[in-house]
Amino acid sequence: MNQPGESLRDRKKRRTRAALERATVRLAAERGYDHVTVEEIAAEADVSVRTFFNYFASKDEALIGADPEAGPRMAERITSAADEVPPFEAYRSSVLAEITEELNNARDLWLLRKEVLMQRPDLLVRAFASSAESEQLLANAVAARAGLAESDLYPRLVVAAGSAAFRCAVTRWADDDSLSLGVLVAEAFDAFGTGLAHAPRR
Amino acid sequence: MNQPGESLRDRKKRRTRAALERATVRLAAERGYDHVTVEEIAAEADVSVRTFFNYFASKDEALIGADPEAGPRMAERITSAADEVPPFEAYRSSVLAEITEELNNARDLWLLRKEVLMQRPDLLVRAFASSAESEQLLANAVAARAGLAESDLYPRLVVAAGSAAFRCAVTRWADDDSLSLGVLVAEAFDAFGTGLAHAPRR
DNA sequence: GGACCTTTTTGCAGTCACTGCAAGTTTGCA
DNA sequence: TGCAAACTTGCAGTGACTGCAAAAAGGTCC
Repeated sequence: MNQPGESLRDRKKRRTRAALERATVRLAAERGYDHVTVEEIAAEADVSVRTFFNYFASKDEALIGADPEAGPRMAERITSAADEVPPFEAYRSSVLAEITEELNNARDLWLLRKEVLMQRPDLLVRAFASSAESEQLLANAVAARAGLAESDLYPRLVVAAGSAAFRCAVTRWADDDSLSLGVLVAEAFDAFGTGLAHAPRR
Repeated sequence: MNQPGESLRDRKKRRTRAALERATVRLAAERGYDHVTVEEIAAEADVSVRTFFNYFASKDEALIGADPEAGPRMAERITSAADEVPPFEAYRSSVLAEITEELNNARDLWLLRKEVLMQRPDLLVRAFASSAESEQLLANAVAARAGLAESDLYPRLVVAAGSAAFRCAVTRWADDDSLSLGVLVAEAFDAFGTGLAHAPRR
């Protein structure tokens, strides 16, 4: 008896994951990332500590709430873009799509994360460590589209630029949120696209 | 009675640090990063575990052997470059100088690190987390040179591009070391300089 | 060489993230 | 209802990392 979309089990899992993510972000914003133990987070979300680690490989991961399906989803978008779209543009728009969707669904969480990341910018860098695997996936998709070998430097650079764009946009946004995060990410992407050799004039 | 350069104490410290770094890299290459405990590393270097943590904030840091003075040194090089050098170029050459020097002094260590990083690419990403502080320093130097506010996006992007260039070059080099690491880093920098919008043809 | 101060090393006790394993519980399905 | 697969949980254990206070050097002055 299975709705094509979601079984009871699936719904419960999604809710538990979301609860853990929320609890992590909320508590970390409230009293500082390392004054919160996984034990407290689990209690807040009403599950055991062991269950926390069934959902997230680390406390860091829970703070960022990296969606395990985001990687594959973006890779899919890249490979299925229209033929005439150049590889960088395909990558760029697949990342932007993912991010705007994320921001629409969880803007409140990002506002809290901002508080945490302002205190501990290194956490944002660490967050990307866990996505090293997805990066490989995306790089391969970009390589295929560009007609380059998977070992080529270019696809790696494109993907790394994406991480960097997001990372810089977030830190900039944490400093001063007069511009929306989405806009900042787009701007960062453009800069990587056209090259950093010439500094902008303001 | 102090040679202007180095006292006995200073020499001992440098030697201990180097021994810990070497021990970490050697053992990790030999039997896998997480089959080596800090206890074993400390024993190999003939110091106590507590002393290990007086030198390095984490096992990760010891593996990469991040020089705490590298950040300031590069920042200094950036600000003291000739006036007509554009900011990106100043940054680029200060990073390349640092890297080539490092590679000349410790080529053997990098060959061992390669082994470790091939198994665990995420360690390279994590390594940059600890340098979040230096990044700020460098970004400010670039901002000053570009005549931009410290809050501007551009300097952050330049610095992040540097990390990304290094990171991609290392992973590429680990896959296939027919090109030297120094050359790969330079190539990656160039790509960021001229922009990623157009994929290269090979 | 010895007294005295500063820096470094060390041991120890403690916290906490994270893991494997072996039940126990819940859900999906016939 | 009954069985199998998927989840949750507790438990015991490992190992990274920290603060503290005492021991060991190193540096300096006489």
